[in-house]
Amino acid sequence: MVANTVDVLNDRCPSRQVIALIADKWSILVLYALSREGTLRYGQLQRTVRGISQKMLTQTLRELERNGLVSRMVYEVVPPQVEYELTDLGKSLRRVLSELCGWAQGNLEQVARARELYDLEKGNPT
Amino acid sequence: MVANTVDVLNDRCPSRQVIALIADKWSILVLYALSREGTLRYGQLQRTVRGISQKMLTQTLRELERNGLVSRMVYEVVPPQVEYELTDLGKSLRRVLSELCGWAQGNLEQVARARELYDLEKGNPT
DNA sequence: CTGTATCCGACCCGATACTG
DNA sequence: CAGTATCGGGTCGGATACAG
Repeated sequence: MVANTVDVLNDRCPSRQVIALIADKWSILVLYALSREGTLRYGQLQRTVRGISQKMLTQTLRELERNGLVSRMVYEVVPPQVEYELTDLGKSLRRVLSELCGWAQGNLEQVARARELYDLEKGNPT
Repeated sequence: MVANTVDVLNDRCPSRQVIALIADKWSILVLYALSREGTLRYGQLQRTVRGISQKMLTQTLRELERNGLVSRMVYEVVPPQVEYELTDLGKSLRRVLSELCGWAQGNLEQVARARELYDLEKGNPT
């Protein structure tokens, strides 16, 4: 059989779209927040993911919901209440998420030092 | 002691910059390619990461080099030869990289199905 | 409270042409 | 071969105003 190889390095492979979905700053932070905190309301999410604008939060949540990573539950009350949480599919990403964010937190100093060194050498050498 | 908490969800934490560096489609694919293939020349990289433009490849490599994830070795020959590979810091990302890309490859169908369903329900319901 | 709609500047990114 | 320089359309993303 002619197995059409699944590979993110192949630009015709659908997995590329999945990478594009996850390989996004706001997506990762929103997923990570839901991964850590469990169920969160819209306002809680905005306060948890510091610095995200209303527009980007809504846009990111819609895209994650559309791709099956996040579920959205609307409670018909007043004032409106909407809860977001990871779907089972989204939960299967937890491991990756915590490792990725953990790496970022654990290596921020190494990265900062490398950047300073690079900028010092290649920056304007007056 | 007043430990200034390291947290990617805090927009004032430097780890945010690290997330922004990695949480990028091309960065992840270039890092993954180097992670899988080891040392690669510029042209090899461009053929490996299918669909990346010259501009984005160069730009991505510079940024990764600047932040200490990738090393660049120039051989003074003609025609020019430049080799890229992961630094030790970059290699410590391999685990995350392979898990992330593996997830994308392993769940592309689930994601595709979720998206089709969503678009069917919320799309234009003629 | 949880959104949607619009404006608009900034930046991304591919295409193309050119260089050592 | 391995880039750099430039152009220009497209998209991102914040700010603001408004709605159910």
